[in-house]
Amino acid sequence: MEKPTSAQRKLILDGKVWIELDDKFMGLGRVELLENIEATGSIYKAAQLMGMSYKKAWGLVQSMNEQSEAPLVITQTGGTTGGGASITEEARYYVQTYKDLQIRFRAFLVAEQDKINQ
Amino acid sequence: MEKPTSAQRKLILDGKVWIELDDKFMGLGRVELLENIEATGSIYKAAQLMGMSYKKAWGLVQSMNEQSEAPLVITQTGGTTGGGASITEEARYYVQTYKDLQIRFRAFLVAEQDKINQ
DNA sequence: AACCGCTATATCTTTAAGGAAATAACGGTT
DNA sequence: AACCGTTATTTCCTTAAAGATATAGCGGTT
Repeated sequence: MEKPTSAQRKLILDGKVWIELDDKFMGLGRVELLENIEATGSIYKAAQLMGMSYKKAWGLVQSMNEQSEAPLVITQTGGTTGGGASITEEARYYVQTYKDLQIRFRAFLVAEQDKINQ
Repeated sequence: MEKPTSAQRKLILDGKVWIELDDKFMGLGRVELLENIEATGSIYKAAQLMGMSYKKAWGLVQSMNEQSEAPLVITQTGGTTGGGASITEEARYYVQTYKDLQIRFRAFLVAEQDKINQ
């Protein structure tokens, strides 16, 4: 099929991938939240870092902990620091698995985009 | 990294890809709508076929015609049949391009899923 | 006991999206 | 001119999602 005139503008490909567990999923947003919780030691600080409301971040954590048999985020309230959060080995496994997937997906998109704009 | 116990449940991968034109995009839904308009000769019948409201289908057509320099759908009002719609060569190009992409994307997901659940 | 910072949660408001329904316009046929 | 089926468009209602705000609880430190 011939490429029509106005399709000669460079086409950009984009997309998303996610891991499904039951009917819910883990995508880039949740993975980045997990990484930021790990980096900051707190849901609160991770949310701030991402420009996300604490409520939304907390909701995502609840959702993730519910959908996985083992919790992904361990929280602690009170104490000198006021509390905090850390992520489990299971969470680290998902983060790494997703990041590997994401890298290959990005490569796939670049290759496909080159094909289309050949 | 070792696979945690509860991650031994089979993980399902899924995702979406789309073609971007300016800030908008053409994804699977729009492509299927174009195909159904071509098949039925009408936005109305295509919407019915897809369980989509005519308003939504019409809005998608408007959006697609605006985002592309050349229109993707040609409509005609009145006449014996009451009117109808057809798709342009440009639309056919996008449909085919996207379908090819979609096939390779599905293959990518299957391959990645096998890796994860090795 | 007061303080601190973070987790936990409820409530209210705003915004976005979608569906339903109604109506006009169109142009060929009768 | 009336009829028909489709396109074109508006209005209203419902629902879902997001954001803002407020408040309680926790447990170490002081």
